[in-house]
Amino acid sequence: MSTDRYPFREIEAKWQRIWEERKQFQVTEDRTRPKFYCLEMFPYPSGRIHMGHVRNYAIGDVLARYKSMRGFNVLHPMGWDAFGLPAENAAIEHGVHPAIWTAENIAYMRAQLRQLGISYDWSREVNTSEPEYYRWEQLIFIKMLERGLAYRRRSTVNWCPSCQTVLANEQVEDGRCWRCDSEVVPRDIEGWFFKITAYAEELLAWCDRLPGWPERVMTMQKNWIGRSEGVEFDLPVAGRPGRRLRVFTTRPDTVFGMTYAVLAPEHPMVDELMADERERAAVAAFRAEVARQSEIERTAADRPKRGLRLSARVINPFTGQEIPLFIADYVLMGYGTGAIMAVPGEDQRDWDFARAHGLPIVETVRRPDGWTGEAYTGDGTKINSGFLDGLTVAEAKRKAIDWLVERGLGEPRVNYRLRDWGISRQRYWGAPIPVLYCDRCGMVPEKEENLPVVLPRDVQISGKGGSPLADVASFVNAACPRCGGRARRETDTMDTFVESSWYFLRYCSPRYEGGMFEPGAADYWMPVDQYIGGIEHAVLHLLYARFYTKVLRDLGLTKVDEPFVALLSQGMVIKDGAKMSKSKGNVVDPDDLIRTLGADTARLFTLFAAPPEKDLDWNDHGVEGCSRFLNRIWRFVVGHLDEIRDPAPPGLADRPGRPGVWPSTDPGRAFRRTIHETIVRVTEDIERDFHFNTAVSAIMELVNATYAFDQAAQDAMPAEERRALLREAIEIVLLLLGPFCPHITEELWAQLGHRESLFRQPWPEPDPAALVRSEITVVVQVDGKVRGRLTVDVDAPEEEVRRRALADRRVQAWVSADRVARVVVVPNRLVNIVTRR
RNA sequence: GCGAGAGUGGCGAAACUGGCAGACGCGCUGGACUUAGGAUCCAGUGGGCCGCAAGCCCUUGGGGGUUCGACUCCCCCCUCUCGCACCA
Repeated sequence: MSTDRYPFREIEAKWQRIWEERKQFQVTEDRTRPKFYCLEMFPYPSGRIHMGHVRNYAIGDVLARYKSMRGFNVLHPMGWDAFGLPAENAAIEHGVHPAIWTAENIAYMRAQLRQLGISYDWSREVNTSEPEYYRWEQLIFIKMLERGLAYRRRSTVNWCPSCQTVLANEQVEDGRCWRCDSEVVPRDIEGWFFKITAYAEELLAWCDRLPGWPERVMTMQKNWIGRSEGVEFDLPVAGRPGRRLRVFTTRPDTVFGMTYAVLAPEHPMVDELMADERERAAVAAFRAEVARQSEIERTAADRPKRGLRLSARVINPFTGQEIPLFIADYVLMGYGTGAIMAVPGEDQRDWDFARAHGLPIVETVRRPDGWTGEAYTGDGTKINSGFLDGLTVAEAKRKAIDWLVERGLGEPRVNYRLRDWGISRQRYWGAPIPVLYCDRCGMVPEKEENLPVVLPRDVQISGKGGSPLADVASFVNAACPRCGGRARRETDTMDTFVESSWYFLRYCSPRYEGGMFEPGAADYWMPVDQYIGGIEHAVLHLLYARFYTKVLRDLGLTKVDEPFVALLSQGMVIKDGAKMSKSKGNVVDPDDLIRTLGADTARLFTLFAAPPEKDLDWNDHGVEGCSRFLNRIWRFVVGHLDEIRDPAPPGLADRPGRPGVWPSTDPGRAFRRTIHETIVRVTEDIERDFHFNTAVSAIMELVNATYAFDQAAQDAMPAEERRALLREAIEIVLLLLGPFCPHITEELWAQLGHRESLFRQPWPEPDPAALVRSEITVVVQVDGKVRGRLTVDVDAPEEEVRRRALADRRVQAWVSADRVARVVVVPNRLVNIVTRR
């Protein structure tokens, strides 16, 4: 460990205090300035922040401070996604109430974020577990209920035995719980759903209208929504007039290849088709066998497809032929109609099943490469397909659909993979669902004037089965809002993803009591201009927030169609090749880092080591290097204060970046060009791709150049010129580095004699005069290999550059005049002499 | 299997629309200042031939191609990461 560090501890504490006293980052709607809403995903108050948070918030803070210096009115809020399971688990393990545990964690983490010096408007802090917050989502729930966007039904859900609660499809990863990694089991249960499927089409359509989102995330969302276009039609059951089996297919062109049909084992029609008790028993056994498989076994890669042939047969309406009917585990009740026509020739799953059960395979698309050992799913000419023969796949699809529609046998249909969002959780620490069940009236929503339905404080949390709220008599027993009779409150709480689906709107007017948010404030600030967070929310949170925003729009509450204009998906922080985790023992604690090297160093490293969207490889030596760099700036400025402190040397302009002294010497002009080129580079790096790593390296280069200039300039120019340029260089370094390392730069800015905060300064503009070059180095290649360099006037005539290149001594060693085939001149860049070989 | 992204020194990484590959930082080597240096400053640092230097050759996962010129564009292959995973 090095000694001799700049006093980061004092200056970081000092400026955090001053910024807070000045309320420097508090903002209000100001219609005279363009707004910029910069948002990082708010954290769950788990206890302490980790390096991923540091990175996330450092990235956001660079942008917020930069945009502010650029003249934007920047909203940069922070809050807490405070409901959730860990609080309840802490209650079970340590007997501490979730509310207390959460409040303590928030207090600690808030202090940590303050120590990082992030420019939040803390006056807008939001805590989703407070009734003032969740009451509005209860109100919206009731409005969604009125519109059929919230509904209750019994269904087979994903049940996490460890969390003792239901999970949405989006919360199941690889058959396991997204939070605790336990294996998820199916369970039949009554619960509340949000009708996200009603917005499937719009959510999908907007995926192509959000250019500020990463392609990757949009692809994941599109796949998740999973639109597929096809046709639904009936297969008559043989020998049972009037009985029909409805199937869905995206390949109506292949109907002539249908050699059997399959029902999902749970399909309700199966029971009606039983011939006798023997078959009934066989079906029951098959169903039991399927049910015994876990989700994981069921989705394993090359699992054989199992099925049972039924005695009933169905008729292919196109051919009039009877074909066998099966139940099989590879057909899912939850998609389409839960029944399919099987076309083994053009579908690999059907192919596998047909092979295993000795069923015929018909080729209905001519295969370009002949009969391979698998299904063919490509395009081609229809064969063996009656009136479709000779058509392309697309033409045949259309014609087959027309044929079905004309006869009233089926109709076109779009299906989505997306399912409605199950929001009921059998947990305590969440927002109560504001409905009651009355003995007389049935399900009744709570009256709006009775909101919020406050989560009771006095609850026994055992972690054993069912909703803890069910045991709280004072909560459960209530009067029916409609008839005043005896009623029981809903004891499930809402999925915590509901709270995070609108918190960005609440930030616009966090203390507003007249509604979810104040319309004027939301109209001013929304949408979020830049959202920043981890890729793990690519589908979950980001899809829910998009959906919820559209619901609020349709309720007339907001005007925006989409909540987030642009999204930056930041990479993970890894160390020794693995994600930081306690179990791997590779965790770097932000507290330790802040204590030993300071917040500015911690921030700088997370910004410098990799571009934001890539994973960041933690390296203790690299952190040291960042600390060294800041020390280097500190030493230089403090060491030169006598020369460059205010009052400014005569002739120096007040505004940084404005020419004060015109350098009279070549080294002076060259250095000034370096200064202003750095402004250009840093600005472009921030604007273009948030490539903060290269922005930082450009600033490092300027600091290195300043050190070199300081030495070289001792005797090379008038002292005034040297001092003026040093002052200009340092001011530019501080201004450019400010958003990255706000404390040290603010302190040195003040030490230079400035009264006003660095973060009230405009972002420096490059001086065009300083950027002018008279000469430029041009590379000379022979046959594409660099053989020399030439210093020429900028925009020198091509002919002259060509002549001088050919005349170059080194070049001549490689080429004689008679062998030159061609000379390529790229102005101000290079000359390539191509020889006859 | 399908979809998306990536492969560059000892390491993290640069290289905008094809135009000096390896900026910046780490690490390493040498020097200066020092009682000392794990502080600081200065210099060097892709590999090879070579005592040094000049100079030359090679080098962006592999193989082909387009081009005066390819990390960048096209085709084939390999490896890795992430997402989806029987969605009909």
